[in-house]
Formats: sequence, C-alpha cells, structure tokens
Amino acid sequence: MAKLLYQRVTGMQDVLGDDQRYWRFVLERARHTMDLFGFERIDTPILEQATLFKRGVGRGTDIVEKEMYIFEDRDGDLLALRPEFTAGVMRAYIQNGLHTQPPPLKLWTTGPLFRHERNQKGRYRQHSQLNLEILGETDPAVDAELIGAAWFLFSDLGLTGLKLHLNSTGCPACKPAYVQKLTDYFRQYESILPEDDKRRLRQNPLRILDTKEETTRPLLDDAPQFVDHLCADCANHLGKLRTYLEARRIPYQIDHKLVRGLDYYTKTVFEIKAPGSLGAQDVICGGGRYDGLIETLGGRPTPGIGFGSGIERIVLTLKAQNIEPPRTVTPLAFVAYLGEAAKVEAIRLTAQLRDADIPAQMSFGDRSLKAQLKSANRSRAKFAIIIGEEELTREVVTIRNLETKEQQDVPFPEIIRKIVNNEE
RNA sequence: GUGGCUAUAGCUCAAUGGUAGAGCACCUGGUUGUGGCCCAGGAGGCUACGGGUUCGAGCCCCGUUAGCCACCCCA
Repeated sequence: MAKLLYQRVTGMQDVLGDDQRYWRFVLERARHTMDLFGFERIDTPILEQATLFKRGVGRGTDIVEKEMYIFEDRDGDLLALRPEFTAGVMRAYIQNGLHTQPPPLKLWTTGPLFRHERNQKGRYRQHSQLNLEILGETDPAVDAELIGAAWFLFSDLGLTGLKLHLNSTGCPACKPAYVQKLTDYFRQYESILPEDDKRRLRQNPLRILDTKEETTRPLLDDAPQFVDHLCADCANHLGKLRTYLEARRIPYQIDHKLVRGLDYYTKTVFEIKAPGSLGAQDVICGGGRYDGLIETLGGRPTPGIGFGSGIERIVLTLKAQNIEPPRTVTPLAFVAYLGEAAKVEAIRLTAQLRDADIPAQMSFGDRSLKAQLKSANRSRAKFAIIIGEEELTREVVTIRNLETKEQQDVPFPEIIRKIVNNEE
C-alpha cells in the first residue's frame, strides 16, 4: 500500500459498496417494524454533558470509567461522545416534558455510539445501534412488547437460530441480599479463584456469573441463583413476563448466568445471541428494565425498559447466514451520446427521465460508444438510449434493450412512454 | 489496559537474503456508431513507516503505526 497521508482513526470503519445494501436492508426493515409496533422516532445529540453518562450509566462501569471519548470544548464544558443511548434519551424525556404524553411512551432511535476499546470481530470504537425504549409503565406486558419488537425484526430479516436469554437482576429490595449471598458463596473459594474473578468478587460480584475462567465455572453449578432470591414483586414480574412471551410464541431460556454491565438495570434483563461464526461477540441485542434511572437523572419517578442492538453485528450475522438483502435500485435507462450537440440532448433527456420517476444515468467524458455501452452494461441498466448526430437530425433516439439486444428508433416525444411500456 | 498473529498493486495473494509478479478490477485497441465472452496492449509499487545487520533486505533484528483475533468489557 502506498504511503497514506491520512488513514481511518482506529476502530472506525468506512461503510461502502455492498455493505451499504446490508445496512439499508436492516434500517428499512427496522423502520417497518417500528411502524407496526407503534414506536415513535426520537433523535438526540451525539454530544452530551459527560456527567449525564457518569450519573446514568454508572461510575463503576468500564464504559464510563475507561471507554468514554471525553473532552473539554472551547467553552470549557466537559462533553462526551455518547457511549450508549439510554441516558441521552432519558435526558430528552425529562427536558421535553414527555411525561405529559400518555404512557407507555414507545421510542426508538438509531445512530453512532463511541467507546474507546480495543476492537475485535463485532466490536468497534464507533458502532451503530438500534435502540428502543418504553417508558412510564411497569406492566411486564411492556417487557414482552419490547422483546417482541426485537424478535419480530430479527425474524423479518430472515435470521434463524437466535436464542433469547432471560434473567432478572431484582430490585433495590432484593438485590443487595442476593449479592451478599453470592459473595459469601464465592468467599469460600477465594483462594482458588483466578485473579480476574477475585477482582470481580471485590468490585462487582454478579460478574462472576458470566466468567469464562475454567476453574471458576464448575463452582457456578452450586452458586445461589437470582431467581430463587427475588422479592415477591420481582418474582411475580418475571413469572408474568414468561407467560406473555409464551403467548407471543417467543422461545426463551432462563439464564442464571446472564448479568449486564450497566448499573441501572432492575428486574428484567435479556440478551439475544446469534449462533455460529460471529466470534466471541455473539450478542446482537441486549437490554433490560431500569425503573430507577429517570429519577436518578432528576426526573419524576418513571419506570422504563429498553435495549440496544448492534447494527454491525446484525450485518455480520446476516452474512454468516447467507441472507442476501434485496438489490438496490439499478438504472432503467442509460443514456449514451456522440458529439457535443447530442450531449446537450442527452443531458435534457436524462433529466426528463428522472422527472418521470425513471432511474436514469448518462455517461460523461465524451468516450467511444463502445466504452459507453460497457458502462451501461455495468450499471445493470435495462435500456441503453443512444443519441448521435444521425438521430439528432431525425429527432429520434435509438433504444437498445441490453438483455435482448433488440433496438429501435423512437421519436423524441415517445421516449418516456416507450421505456415505461417496455418495462411492463 | 493485556496477549497472539499479520502488514507486498484498488482487491485476493505469490516471490531460497540476489532484477517485485499473477488473478480479479480499471483504461485503450481488435469496427467508421454498439455491451457481456475472447485476444492484444497499458496504467498502477520508495514491499505500512523509521532505524539496524549485510557486499546486497519484501525476506533477518529492533521500534512505531495500523489491521485481525482473543482477554477485559460490551451491541
């Protein structure tokens, strides 16, 4: 590779060519799903006050402590590129007084997020997510509605073999007691725990549950499980949610080892995993309930639940499953010209075709007809429209069907109609 | 933040320490105004960058940068 003056910033990607087809497919189906489920689009700024994320996501989390792109702007304000969506959406909810909307409020958004981590398959410093939130309702039917939207979208995209993992991380009433029980259990084995797990035991005991350490994993079998230590309210919530998921025919498995990194989750947590060749990052959707979050951020107490789903990972999964997105629009007509006078007519005609809603391209650069037809062929156009001196004097164009090789002369006023009719 | 692997043409990759190549893609020609296939030709490289060893480095050594994969963590 030649010496590059500039190259991509680490962990960023250019999305081009065929990849655009996958992205377009995902976003179009997502829009469609959101319309079906009645989610309203919201867009929030990429920049927020850094403290919003510290307060919202949690000071103990890696996302905030180690991974945020954070900087002082020219006014001296401490800003951060958003590392996740929820905190910003909650800020917008509070600031715009959205509590006056009849609950539940169903919102969705999409866009880039930034986390300064080492990249690997399915993990980038800038990545995009689809993000859904349902606010103002504690009914577990809302949890099922949210998960149902994700499940619908993935099915609609044609993905198969997905697994929905479900767990509950309790609430302030039952979480501390469980964490204590779990800590007590692992304390017995502290001397044999690997370094990483010793650290987890001190800093975030729940994380031991999803450890990958071989020496620790056998110990998990006898470890206390959260579902056995939920308070009546949380246990009831989980039970109802299971009923409602079953009513939607969404298969799931209770996963005692499922915990999530963000501080704000209460009760329901879930992940959807894609099977096979995605590498270690196989979670394409993850989220949960956060009933205390809005209050933490200065709003009136409002329950909520949401999830994020990584678009890059969805695209990787589509490719791994050999799912071909629909072809993007190809031109119906490609206009070729010979000579300056014909070029002006070609420009005029191309504009007319587009005005008639016919996808059209023309060639540039005064090249040989051979070269122009080669371009026409490559553009996947169905018709080549040829304008030369000869046609110009007779006020016709030659329309060549690039599939059948048939061609005919067509007078200027009939060109549009001819193209449209032939297409049908 | 930690570890492993890698870096040659736009892409995928060759080249015992001894003259940097192929396929694909691109451009031109084989028709004076007719595409895909075929044929001929062309353009495209300070072998990521900076040092070192050597008579001689794409190849060996060191550093930097970047990429990939995994850990941590997460979508």
